[in-house]
Amino acid sequence: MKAATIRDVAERAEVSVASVSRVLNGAGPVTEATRNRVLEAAKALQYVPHSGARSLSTSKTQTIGVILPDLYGEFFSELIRGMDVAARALGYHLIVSSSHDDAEEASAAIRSMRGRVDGLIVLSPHLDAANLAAGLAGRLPILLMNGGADAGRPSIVVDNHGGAVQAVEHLAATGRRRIAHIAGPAGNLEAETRLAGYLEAMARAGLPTTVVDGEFTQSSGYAAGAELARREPRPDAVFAANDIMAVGAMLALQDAGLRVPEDVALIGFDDVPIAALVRPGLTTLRIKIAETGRGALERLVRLINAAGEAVADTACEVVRPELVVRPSSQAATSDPSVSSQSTSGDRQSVTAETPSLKGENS
Amino acid sequence: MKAATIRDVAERAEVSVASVSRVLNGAGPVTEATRNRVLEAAKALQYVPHSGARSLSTSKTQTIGVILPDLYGEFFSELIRGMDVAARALGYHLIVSSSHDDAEEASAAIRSMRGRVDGLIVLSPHLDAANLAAGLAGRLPILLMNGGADAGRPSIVVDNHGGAVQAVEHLAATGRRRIAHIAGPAGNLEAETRLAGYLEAMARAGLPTTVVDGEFTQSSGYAAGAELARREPRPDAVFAANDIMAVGAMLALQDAGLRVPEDVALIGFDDVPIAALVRPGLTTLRIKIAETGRGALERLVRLINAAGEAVADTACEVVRPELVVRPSSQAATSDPSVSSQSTSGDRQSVTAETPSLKGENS
DNA sequence: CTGTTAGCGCGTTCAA
DNA sequence: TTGAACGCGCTAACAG
Repeated sequence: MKAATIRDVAERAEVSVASVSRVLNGAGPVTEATRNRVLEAAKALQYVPHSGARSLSTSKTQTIGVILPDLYGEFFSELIRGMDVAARALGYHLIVSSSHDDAEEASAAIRSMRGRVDGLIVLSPHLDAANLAAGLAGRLPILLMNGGADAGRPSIVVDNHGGAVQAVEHLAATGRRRIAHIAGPAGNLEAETRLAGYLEAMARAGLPTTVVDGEFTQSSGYAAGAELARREPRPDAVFAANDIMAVGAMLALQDAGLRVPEDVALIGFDDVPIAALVRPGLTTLRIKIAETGRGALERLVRLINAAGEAVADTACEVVRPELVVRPSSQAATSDPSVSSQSTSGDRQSVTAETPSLKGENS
Repeated sequence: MKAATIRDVAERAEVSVASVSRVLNGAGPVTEATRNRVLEAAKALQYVPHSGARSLSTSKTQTIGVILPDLYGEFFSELIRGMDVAARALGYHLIVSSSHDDAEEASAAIRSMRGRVDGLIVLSPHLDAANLAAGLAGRLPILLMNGGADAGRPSIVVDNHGGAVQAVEHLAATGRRRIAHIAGPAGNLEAETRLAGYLEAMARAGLPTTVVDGEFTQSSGYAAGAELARREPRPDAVFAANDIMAVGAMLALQDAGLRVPEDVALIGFDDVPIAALVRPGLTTLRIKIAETGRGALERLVRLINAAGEAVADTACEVVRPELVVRPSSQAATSDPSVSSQSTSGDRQSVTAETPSLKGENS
C-alpha cells in the first residue's frame, strides 16, 4: 500500500502527468473538465504531493535552516518562536540544528543542510567567516547572528556594548557605586562585548570594577551571586551578562539574607519572559527577542528571493537593547518595610508583552 | 558559480558517477587509486552531497517532523530540546511546525510534510485520529502525543488524571480543605483530564470544589489567582493545571497581600524550569519534559526502522508525573515570621536538574 | 489546451 | 572492480 504518485493520479484521470501538475499548481491553462477529473482522481487516491521531489525539480525547498549553539533557555526558544511565526506566514518550514560542540561539528551540520534548505540563519559562535566559507560550496544565502559584526555578509548583531553601558549608567544614576559584573563564558563574543561595555562605562564613571565569571546559566549565576554576597566590601549593585544569571544571582543574594534592591540592585540582559516573573521583577536590557527572530527570518527570505541579483543587502543590522526598569534596580526606599514585590511598572511589563507575537501556551 | 554535483566530481576524477558514489558512501568495492582520485576531486571542487536528491533516490530523508500547537512557553522548548538531543545522536534532523489554529490547517501542515520527513511526532490536539488518517496517504510512521490515548496507534500520554489526584491528595494531606482548581482551556484534552482528576479526588475526599477557568497562560493564571483571592470563603490551596498559570496565580496572590504557602498553598503541573526559580519554589507534578521528548524521538526512529515489519509497537506509553514538593505547598509553620523563601529541598531541585540532558544556555 | 520528454542530483542494479 | 543506464516524483519546456 504505497503512497500514490502524480503518475497514479494521471492514469486514473486518464490525462498526462503534466496536466495533473498544472491543475494541482494552478498554473497553466486547463479545461474545466480535465480539472475536475484530476481533482477527483487525486481525492480518490488521497494524493499528496511529494515535496522532496518537487524541491529537486524546482530547486526550492521552502525550508530554512537555523544553526544554533544549543536549545537551552528562553532566549533561543523565543527567537525560534519568532522565526516560526514569520516562516509560517511566508510559507516556509523551519529546520533546527543545535549543540555543535566545536567548529568542525558545526561546519558539518551546516554542510548537511545542502539541498535541504534555501537559506541559513547562523547563531553558532563557533562559525566564523572562515569555517563558514569552507562549509558551503555554492551560494547558499546566509544570515549571520553569531555576535560578530561580520562585515561583508548580511548579519544582525545586538549592540551589546551599548547595552552594557546603559546598564552601568542606570545603576550609577540611582546612586550605586560598587557595581559588580557577572560575565558570560570566555570566548563568547556577546559576553565579551558586554564585559567590555561594563569596563568602559565603569572607567568613565571613575568607579572600581569587580568581575566574576559565569557561564550564562542559572546555576553559574547563583554561584556568582553567592560569592559576591561574601565579598568585602560587598557590591551594592550587580549587572549580570544575561537574565538567567541575574535570576540565579537574585536567589543567591536573597538566600544570603540580602534584600534586592535595598541592599543590592540587580540588572540583567535580554528580557526573557522570566525576568518579569521573579520577585522583585528584574530590570534588564530588552531585546525584543521574538520580534528579532521574525525580522531575521523575513530578511533571509528577502535575501533568498533576491539571490543572484544585486547583493545589495550586505549590511549589518544593529539591534539596540532598551532599558526596562523593574523593581530590582529601584533606589532604596526610605521605608525599608515596604515590600517592592510589585509595582504598577512591573505589572505593566508583565502583562504587556509584544502583542504582535502573542499566542497561547501550555 | 553553481555548486558542484556528483557528476562534476566524476569528470574531474575521470571516473563514473557510480564510483564517486561508492567512495563517498563507503559502500562497494573500490580501488585505493580511484578512491584517492575521487576524494581529491571532491575536495578540490568543495563538493557537498545534495541531501534532497539523495533523499529522493533512497526514500530516506533522515528528518523528523514535529507538529505542535504552538511554540510558547518552556514546556515545548524543553520537549524540543530533548528531541533535538536524540535526533542529533541518531543522525536525524528536526523540522518543527506549529501554531495551526484549526484542524484543517493542522492537517494541511502535516500533509506538507510528505516527502520531507521519515516520520512525525504529533502534539497538536486538533488532530484526532480521523483528521490524521485523512491527512496522510501512505504509511508515514507517526507517534501521537496529543493527550488522547489513541489506542491502536503508537502514542505517549501523560497520566494527567493520576497527577491531578496526587496534587489534591498532597494538598489535603497537608491540611488544606478549600482547594481550588485553575483549569486549562476547554477542549484541551490534557486540561480536561486534569480537571476530571481534580474533581474525582475532591469528591472522594469529601471536599467542596471550586474551579476557575484559565488558558494555560501566565496572564490567565494571574487573573484566576486574583479572582480566587477575592472569593469568600477564600481557598486555602490552589491547584493550577500547569506551572505557568501557577506562577501567575502566585504573583496575583502575593499582590493581593496573601502569603504563599501560609495563607494559600500552591501547586502546579509540568515542572518547567521556572517552577524552581520563583519564590517560594513551586510544588508541582514533574514530567521529565526533555527526557520525554528524547524518548519520543528515539521511539519514533525505532518505528521508522521497523516500518513494514510487524506493527508490534502500537502501545500507548504512559508517563507518570512525579510529585515534587517545594515550599509553595508546605504546611503553614508555627512561626509565620519565618520566610520560606528557600529551603534545602528547594535548593536541591534548583541545581539538580536532569543531568543527562544538561548543557549551556545564553 | 494537452501530452511527451528532458532533466533536478543521486543511489543502484546489471553487465562488462 | 568499474561504468552505463534506470528510477525516485515532480516541474517545465516544447511540440502537437
